[in-house]
Amino acid sequence: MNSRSEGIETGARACVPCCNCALKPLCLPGHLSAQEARALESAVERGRELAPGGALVRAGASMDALLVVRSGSAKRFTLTLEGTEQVHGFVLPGEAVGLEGFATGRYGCEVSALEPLSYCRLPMRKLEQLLERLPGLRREMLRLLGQALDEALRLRGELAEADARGRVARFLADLSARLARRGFSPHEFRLSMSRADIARHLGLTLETVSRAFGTFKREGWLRVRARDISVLRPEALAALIGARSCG
Amino acid sequence: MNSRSEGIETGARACVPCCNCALKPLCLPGHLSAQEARALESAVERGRELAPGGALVRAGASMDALLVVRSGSAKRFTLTLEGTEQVHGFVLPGEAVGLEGFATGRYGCEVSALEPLSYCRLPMRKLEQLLERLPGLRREMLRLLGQALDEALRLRGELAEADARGRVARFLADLSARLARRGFSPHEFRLSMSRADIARHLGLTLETVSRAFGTFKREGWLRVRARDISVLRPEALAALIGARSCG
DNA sequence: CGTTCATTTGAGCCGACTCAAAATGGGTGG
DNA sequence: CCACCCATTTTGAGTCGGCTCAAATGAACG
Repeated sequence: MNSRSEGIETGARACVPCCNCALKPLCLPGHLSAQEARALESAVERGRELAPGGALVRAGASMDALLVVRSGSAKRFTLTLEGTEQVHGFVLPGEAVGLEGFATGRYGCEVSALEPLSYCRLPMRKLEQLLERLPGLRREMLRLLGQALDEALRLRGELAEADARGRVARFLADLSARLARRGFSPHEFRLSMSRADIARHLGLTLETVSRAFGTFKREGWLRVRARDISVLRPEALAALIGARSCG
Repeated sequence: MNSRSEGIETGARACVPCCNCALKPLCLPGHLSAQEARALESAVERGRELAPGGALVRAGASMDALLVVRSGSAKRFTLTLEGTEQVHGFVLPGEAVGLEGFATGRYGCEVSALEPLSYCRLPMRKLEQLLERLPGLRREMLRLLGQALDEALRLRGELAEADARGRVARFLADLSARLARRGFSPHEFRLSMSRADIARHLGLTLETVSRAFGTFKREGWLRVRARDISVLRPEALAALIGARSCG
């Protein structure tokens, strides 16, 4: 698997059906029975594409479908009144997008592609029909939302507790783990987002993020060349994170 | 309505049925048809009580029911490895508890009462049965989770952007608005949580929180006597919040 | 090879933290 | 009712991490 890219090389662009999709265990059909997965599959529009910078969803737009990224990566953010971006996180293949839209029926965040991106689309109307007759999908949707909530809480906790290096370490460790789950190398990867994006995500300035990378490099924990990252000592990063919440 | 207490005086202790409950519009039956609400009501165990400090749910415990606070208030938190509390937020009447448990089937946070508290309980088994036949409840559950997610994202963004006073101002404004929605005065209320709890929630120290209160008092925006708060100039607090995310 | 943008590095400053002590308030028992 | 005790909150002084402003370096693309 290509270690320099992040999600582009999954071969998913070629409209693989859900049952053969490499992301299946990470995606909605992951915990469904074969029969339920088939029903879901027939309702999903696959193989949609987007150029870098393109908007997957726009804040305030009506939530007319559930979207899942298939390859590539994206940035979730909202625009503040000052016009700056508040970066909520980054989306990897197999992850759903815009779930906060269930609150009001309108998306709460912008999501835009950081790389050439492909995604699947499940219209809300069909989702509701499927929920009517697929108990597994009902459970899966609750699980998905619960997971998103759990993750958001965890991130919030991290911001409240960790210092700059701790946040960056956690960001890297988290990304590494998520890439690993998708079959990419957890040790060598290329960041698809800028330092500024990382900074806005972590509540830091881009200079501080850069300095944290510099420290990790100097300590021999990381090799950094622009956006290419090699994790040499994951334990060292993990040790820095500390303050892990239990449960 | 008693302005000195926060949720104690709703009269909800007396096991009011959902259809007459003052919290109905804030609670699960809020958007259901009368028929659906009746079906839900028959599955809900009402009028359970808890003493201050008592645990509503424990992190790691199996999520066997959906709980909604009916009167009183609670604190959501996780314990870090160092033994400190990471405070995720505070629960007011009409708010559900432990939704992040849907992720794994086990609760992710501790929730403990800050005051004498009463709550309602909907066993998971019954919830699943109801979801099978109540489309409105399906939508409502997704809405509930979406809302919790949206709120968590918003809070995370705030931590990343705002300084100490901005965070405290936002905390007060948020609490004030939530109390108002429950029929309490948004201008006069008594905090059920300590400065330390607020601080851990906002990623600050208790001294810094206290100083923020001091500043607001000195500016004439607030009257503060221990935990009794009078909001004299809500606009001033709102102005301090700034950086509001749109959407 | 030059332009442009992203990233790194440096110097100085400010806000929030730490440590420490005083004050306030609530609750208890005499 | 008052005196006392305890926990909580407020206030003060000094330090440090991360921010701001600014310049240099490096990478990507035509």
